[in-house]
Amino acid sequence: MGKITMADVAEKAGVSKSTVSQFLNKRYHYMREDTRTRIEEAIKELNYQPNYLARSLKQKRTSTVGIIVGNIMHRFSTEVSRAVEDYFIQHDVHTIVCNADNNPEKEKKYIEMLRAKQVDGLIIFPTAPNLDIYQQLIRENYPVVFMDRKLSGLKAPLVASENNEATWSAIQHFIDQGHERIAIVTEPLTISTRLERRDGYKQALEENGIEIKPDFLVSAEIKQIQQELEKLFAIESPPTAILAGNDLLLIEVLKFAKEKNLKIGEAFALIVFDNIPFAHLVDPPVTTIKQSSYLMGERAAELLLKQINNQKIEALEMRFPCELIIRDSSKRLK
Amino acid sequence: MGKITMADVAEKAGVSKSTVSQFLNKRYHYMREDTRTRIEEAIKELNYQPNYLARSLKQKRTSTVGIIVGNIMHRFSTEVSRAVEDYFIQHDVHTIVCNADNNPEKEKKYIEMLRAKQVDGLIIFPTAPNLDIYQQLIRENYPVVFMDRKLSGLKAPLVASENNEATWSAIQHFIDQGHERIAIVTEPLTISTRLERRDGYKQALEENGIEIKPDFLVSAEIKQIQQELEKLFAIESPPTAILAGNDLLLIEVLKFAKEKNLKIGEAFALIVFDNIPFAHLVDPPVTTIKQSSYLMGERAAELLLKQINNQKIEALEMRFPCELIIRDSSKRLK
DNA sequence: TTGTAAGCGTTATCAT
DNA sequence: ATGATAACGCTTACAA
Repeated sequence: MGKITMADVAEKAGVSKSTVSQFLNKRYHYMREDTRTRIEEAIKELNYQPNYLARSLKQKRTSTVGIIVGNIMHRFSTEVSRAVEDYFIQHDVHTIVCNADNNPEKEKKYIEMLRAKQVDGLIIFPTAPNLDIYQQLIRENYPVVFMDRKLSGLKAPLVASENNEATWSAIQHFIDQGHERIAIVTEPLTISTRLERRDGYKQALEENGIEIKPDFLVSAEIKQIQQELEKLFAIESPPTAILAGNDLLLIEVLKFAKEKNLKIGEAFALIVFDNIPFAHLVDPPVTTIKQSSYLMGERAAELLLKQINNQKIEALEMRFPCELIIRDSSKRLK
Repeated sequence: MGKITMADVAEKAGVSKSTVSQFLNKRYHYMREDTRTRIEEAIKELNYQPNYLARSLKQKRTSTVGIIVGNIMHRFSTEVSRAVEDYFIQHDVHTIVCNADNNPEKEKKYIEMLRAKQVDGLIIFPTAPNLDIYQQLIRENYPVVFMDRKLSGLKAPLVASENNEATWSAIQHFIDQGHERIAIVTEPLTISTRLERRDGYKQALEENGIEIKPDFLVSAEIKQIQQELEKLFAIESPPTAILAGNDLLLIEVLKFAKEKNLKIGEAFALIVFDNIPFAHLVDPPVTTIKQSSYLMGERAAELLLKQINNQKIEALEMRFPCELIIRDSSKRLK
C-alpha cells in the first residue's frame, strides 16, 4: 500500500473527500457527531498524514517563509534567525533559514529556490549586486523585509541597528578614557553597516578635534586582517585602542594579540561590535556593543507577516539602538 | 495579471504546455531549434518562475530534506548542519534545519511538519520519548539517519562520536598530569552521549585505581549547574580538575570560576568536550575534545541520500574518533 | 449535513 | 517533434 491519502480515509470512513477535508480544517459546524468520530477513527487506523504540498498548491500559500542571512557564522545572524523562527512558529508559519555566505550568487540562487517553493515572504540581508532582483520583488508586491543593511532606493521595510550612533558612543568612550590613537577594523566597506560604523567613528573623532589618520581605518577581508594588523602596529605611533567591527574580526584581533604577545587592556584597549557569548568570561572581560538582535528579528518577522496578510506598514525604516556594555578591556591603559 | 504559469509561457510561445515542460527538463532530444528559442524568449519576457510545489506533487519527491538538531545553541549542531547543507546543495537538494531545543514535543511537531511537507528524508538528533515515532518511520521504510545519540533497538544508520574513548583519554591526560580528584560535569544523563562520556570517565579512573566519588559526578540542567558547582567546591577535598561535558557547560564553569575568583589552571585544571571557537585565544588557552562535526555531517548526509536513492547501506553504526587538543588549561597545577 | 466536481501548476503517457 | 489529457492530493463553490 502506497501513501495514505484523503481518499483512503474518506472510503474507510464511508464519507466523501470533502467531508474529510472539512473535518481536517475544523469546520465542524454542521457535522454530525458520528461522522466526526468515524473520520477520526479512520485517520487513526490508517495513520493518515496530510500532504501540505497539495494543500498549498490549491490554497496558493505555503505558510512558510524564508530568511536569507549574510553569514551564519556571525552570532548576530543566528540570534536574528532564532527570533524570526520563534515568532513565526507561534503563528503557525514555518521558517527556512538559508546562508548566503555573503555571496551574491548564492543569495540569488536561494531567492529563486525559495520563490519556486512558493514561500509566502522573505527576510533578506541584502547585498548590492542583487539590487535589481530586490526591485523586481518589490515591483511584484512580493512580501519582503530587509535586514541589517540598507540599499538606497528600495521601497521596502528595513530593520537595522543604529550603527552610526553606537559606534560614535564607543569611540567617545575611548576618548573619555584618554585615548587619542584609535583604530577601527572592519570588513571591506561594501555594505552600509560597515560604512555607518566607520562614519560614527569619524564623527566622534572630529567632534573631539582628533585628526583622522587613514592608517587607523583598517578594512580588509578576514583572510587579510592579520597582515593589515601587522602594518597597523608597525607604524610609528600605533593605536592604543581598537574597535573591532564584528565578532569574526574580534577573533582575528585576539589571534594577532596572542601571537605578538600584546596583552589586551595593556598594549591596547578593545571594544567589539556584536554580542559575544564569552565576552564577560575572558580575561580581561571585553567591552561590547550589543545589538538588539532578538528584538530586530521579531520586528522583521512581524513586518513580514503584516505584508503577507495585506496589512499596512507604518514606517519603512526601523532602527534599533545598541547598548555599550563597558568592561575592563576598554579601560584606560595601565 | 496573476502569477505566470507554464500555460502562459506555452501560449506566448505558441506551443503546448508539454513542450514547455520538456524544455524545462532539458529533454531537447527532438526539439526544433526555433521552438526552443521561442520558449526561451517567452520565459525571459514573462519572467516565468516554475512552481516546485506543483512539480513535487506530481513527482512525489521534493528534493528537500530535513535535519532536526537537539539544540542549535551548541556549536556542534551548527557545524553538523552546515556540513549537511553543503553536501546536499551539491546534489541539488535543499535542507531545512529545525531546532528541537531538546524538547521531544517540539521534535515531534517538526517531524510531522517536515513529513507533511513531503521532505524526502530526515536527519534526527533523537530523544528517547519519541522512540515509537522513529520506529514507525523505519517501519515505513522512510529514509532517516540518526545523529549523535544512540537509541537501542533502532534499525537505522547512526552517526556519532566515540564519546567513551574520547572522554577516557581526556581523563587519562588529567591523571598523567598528576590529578586524582577529577570531576565531570554533564547535563542530565538522559541521552546516550552523556552516558558514554560518563562511562569513559569511570573507566579511566578505575583503570588507574582511583576511587570514583559520587560527588564528582555532577549532572544537572544548565540552570542548576551553578548551585551544583557550589556544592562541588564546598566539599572537603574539592576537585583539582574538571571535565565540562559540552560548550554550554563550559560557559557555566567559567562563570562560576569568575564569580568565586578561582583561576583556571591554578585553582583547577579544565578540559571541555566540544570545539570552542575562542578556546585557543583565552587565557589560559583551554584544552578541548574536538568532535569531527563536519565529517559527521557529511557522512550522515551521504547515508541519507543513499537511502533516498534506494541504495544499500553498509554499516548501521558509524563512530567517529575525537581529537584531544591539549592546551594550558589542563596542565599540572602550579 | 454531506457529496459532486472543478481546479491549483506541474509531469507523463500516449497519440499524432 | 509536439499536443491532449489524465493524473498528483487537496480545497471550495455549489448542489443535493
